[in-house]
Amino acid sequence: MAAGRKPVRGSKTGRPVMAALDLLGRRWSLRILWELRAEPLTFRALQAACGDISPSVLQQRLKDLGEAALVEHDGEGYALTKAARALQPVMLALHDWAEDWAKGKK
Amino acid sequence: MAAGRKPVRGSKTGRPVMAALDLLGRRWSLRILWELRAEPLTFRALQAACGDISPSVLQQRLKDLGEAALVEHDGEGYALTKAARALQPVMLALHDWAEDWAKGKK
DNA sequence: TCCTTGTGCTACAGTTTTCGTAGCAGAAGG
DNA sequence: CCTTCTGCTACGAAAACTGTAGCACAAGGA
Repeated sequence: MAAGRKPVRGSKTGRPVMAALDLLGRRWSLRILWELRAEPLTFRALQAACGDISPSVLQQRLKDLGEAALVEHDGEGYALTKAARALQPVMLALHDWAEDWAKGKK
Repeated sequence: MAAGRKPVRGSKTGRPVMAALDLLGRRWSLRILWELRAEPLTFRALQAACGDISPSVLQQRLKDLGEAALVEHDGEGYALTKAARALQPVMLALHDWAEDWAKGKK
C-alpha cells in the first residue's frame, strides 16, 4: 500500500520535521505512540490505556498514524512499525525531560 | 507568579510524562518551541514563522507554554526558558528521526 | 443451536478548539 | 501629527474532539 506522499496537513513546506511536528501535534498522537511502546494493544485496550479516549478520535488517529506508516494493525492488535520504534528513544528522552521539568515546577 | 501546580488538562494521573504529552500534543505547541530554538522572536515574527497561525491561538498557546514555564516574554520578545532549552536535544533528535522517516516513505 | 464475550468500528448530538479576519491601544521614530 | 511596529482582543465560522450508544462479526462454551 501507499503510506507514501501525504503532506500531513498544513505541512506544505515538505520539510520532514514540519510534517512530524504537525502529525505529532494532534491530540492523542504522542500518547498513542507512548502507550504502544511496550506491546501491541487491541483497539479497546488502547482506548482504555489512553484514559477512555472516545473511539471516533482514536479511530481517526489510528488512521492518521497508519497512513504515516507509524502504526499497523495485525492479528495481535495495533502495533508500532519499525519507523515508530525508531522514535522510541526520542520518547524516552522526552519522558526523562518531563521528570526534570516537573521537579522544577514544584 | 506560580507556573506551578497545573494538571495541564486531562493529565489527572500526575505523571509528568502525561502532562508533557498532553501539553505538547496541542496544536502548535511543538512548532512554537521549534521556531524559538535559535533566538527569541516577537509575537508577530513568531506568528509568521509558524505560517501565519491565527493570533488568538498563538496567544492561547503562549499562555499555556508560559504557565508551564517553557516560554517567557521579555524585552527581546518571546524566548525559551532554561527548561525548554533542555528539551532542545530531544527536538533535534526528533528532527533527525523525521528525516529518516521521510526517506522511508518515498 | 443459542448465549456470551470480545473484537473493530460507526453514528450522532453537543461541546470545545481552532481558524481567519479585523481591529484596538501603546510605544518609538520622523 | 503620521507612520510603523508592538502585543493582544473580538467574533463568527469551521473543524476537531467528546461521550454515549450501538452495530456486525468471530470465537468459545453449554
